[in-house]
Amino acid sequence: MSQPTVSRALRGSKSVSAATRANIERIARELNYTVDKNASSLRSQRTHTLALLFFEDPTPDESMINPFFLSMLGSITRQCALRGYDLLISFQQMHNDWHVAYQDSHRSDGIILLGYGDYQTYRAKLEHLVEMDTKFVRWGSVSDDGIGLTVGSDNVGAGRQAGDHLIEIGRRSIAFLGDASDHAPEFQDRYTGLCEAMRAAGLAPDPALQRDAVSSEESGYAAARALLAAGKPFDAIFAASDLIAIGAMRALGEAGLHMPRDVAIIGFDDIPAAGLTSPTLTTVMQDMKGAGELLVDALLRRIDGQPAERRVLPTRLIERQSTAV
Amino acid sequence: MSQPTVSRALRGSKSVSAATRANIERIARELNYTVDKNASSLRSQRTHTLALLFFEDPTPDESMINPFFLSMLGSITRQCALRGYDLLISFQQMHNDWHVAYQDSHRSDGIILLGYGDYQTYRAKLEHLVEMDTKFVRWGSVSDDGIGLTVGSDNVGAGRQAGDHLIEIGRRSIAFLGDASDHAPEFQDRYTGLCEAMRAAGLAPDPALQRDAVSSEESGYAAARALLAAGKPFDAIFAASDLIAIGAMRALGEAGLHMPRDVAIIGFDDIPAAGLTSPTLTTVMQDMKGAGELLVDALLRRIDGQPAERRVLPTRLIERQSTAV
DNA sequence: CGCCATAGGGTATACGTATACGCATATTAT
DNA sequence: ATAATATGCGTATACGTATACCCTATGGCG
Repeated sequence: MSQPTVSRALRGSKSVSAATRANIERIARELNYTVDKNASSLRSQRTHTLALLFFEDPTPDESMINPFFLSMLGSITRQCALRGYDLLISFQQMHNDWHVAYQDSHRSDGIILLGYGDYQTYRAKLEHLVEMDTKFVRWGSVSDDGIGLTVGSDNVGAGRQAGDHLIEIGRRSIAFLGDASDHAPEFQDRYTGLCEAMRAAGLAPDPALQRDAVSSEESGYAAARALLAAGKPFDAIFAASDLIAIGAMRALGEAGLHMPRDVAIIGFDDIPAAGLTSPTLTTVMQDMKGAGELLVDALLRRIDGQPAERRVLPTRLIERQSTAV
Repeated sequence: MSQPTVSRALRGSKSVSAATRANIERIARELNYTVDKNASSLRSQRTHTLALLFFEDPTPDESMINPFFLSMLGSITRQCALRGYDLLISFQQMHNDWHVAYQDSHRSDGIILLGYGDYQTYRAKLEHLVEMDTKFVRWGSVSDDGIGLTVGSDNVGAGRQAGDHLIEIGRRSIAFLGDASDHAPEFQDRYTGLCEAMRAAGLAPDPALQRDAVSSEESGYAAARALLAAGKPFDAIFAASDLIAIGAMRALGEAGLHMPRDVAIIGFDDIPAAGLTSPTLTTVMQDMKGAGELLVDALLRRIDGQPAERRVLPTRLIERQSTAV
């Protein structure tokens, strides 16, 4: 029973007899022996590890993490475990050199990128990754920018869903809170979907009813206040995230407006808090479980040299009191 | 410039001259060269990686993760980064053999254990870890059970804080929702603190006003219903977690009770949703940021063979409407 | 009965780094 | 001035595995 035979047996090579393998496995168990991951990776140049890089624009409290992405973590780790991969995790601020750190040092076979943040500033880094032939997937807008492999929700469809629902309950003047520029492609897509729904119903989207906001309660509050101050009437709000929606609800409440009577409101993400606001918040739920699975699956296909295309996940409208007329 | 010199230079050894080091670093940058982590770990037997093992009792939806621990993730990853360590992550169900998987295969230098769950069932595994001389820290009750190194909130003190506050606003019959058995040492500690506060104020804790509950809204709802059904009067509730508290609030609301007039209520954890309930929920906040830092710090000390003792973190009472008389 | 294919497993080696050791040259003590 | 030390770096080797290659039995086939 030489060392290579043990190596072959434990990795399930077919060139070792069943009897020998059983024997080796028994002895390994007795000795509490496990294969040294470092030696194995060094020799085979495969780490069986994926790196999860989480980046955001710097926040005041640097230890805060967007809860939306955290909720994806469960299915990602689970999927990694099922596929026999470890997960290396790192929460980076955008300015770091995450784009070289992981692949070159042979820590991982591929990278999963999660994060909102200014899309333009990290586009160059993505291109660098492509150049180095680093395997990666990212979560984000699925509209084709040609860089790498993307998995994301059908944001345009989701925007249409939200718009259709608001129109269905009789709303005509629908405001949108969220950055609609190409700095935030996902928010932009949601706005696009809303506009499509409105046009399909014969309504004209009013640019004056769109206000930029990043995904935070404060930003949503500020955006809603600005919208109210502008004086332009509206009877519904589609917020690009639940946090924005919650901030907006606070502003509307302070302004003495009743929801949903005066203003119906829809959020995005279905964070746990959405069921606890008053009124409870109608929102668009993303398939986080499927997201993790598709991300890992797409990345592993890419690592194995199999064809892997963009994947789009459907969303689901969760109707609650904030649109219950 | 031999290979060992490069190795020495890049790791900051003092036995290489400043000029040579600068030169080597420049060339490394030009060539996009980084040290191979696997080879380095293999040779030095140090991975510079910590493993985060997250375990829970199996839940219906296996991809769900306790948001409380997720919020610790930020400061843990950050602290790891600051100390030059990678973080390997794994969410395990209790029944797996996590207690052997990581250390033996040389994936990490040490383990951080997070998780609620039945304490008794994993006690044996902890002892196994100690036997194997595996370096680990865990988050939990700091009451001394002698197994390994623990970092945790001052749960007894927190219970006293909550009790004192409720007594201060004139409550005399304080119920406790949360498992008070030694299956959940942290909840037990919180109950102990509450009882201490009551006794200090000349009140006698009534065992009939304690109801078991695990940390979920459903469980809190059920516990509060049971409490109401028992008919024993009470004017305050201290819930062992915010989720329990939120469930209890739903039960109280359905019973037509007004909070805080009829029943004041305090939760635990200060999850984001606590500020969104109506009434907003008074709660005990744990120092999650400090927690991550202390966990990592304690583990690294242990790995380096330095003395490392148990660490206790203070908590802070966040007063909101649910106790505002 | 001789031939070849095949299964099963051993031998030798390479992966890229860290470290013990040795050897110059430079520096200080005597 | 000579011996004693320190500094800076090269040589040789080991970490534990995976893989290319080789060798031995065994069985099938003519």
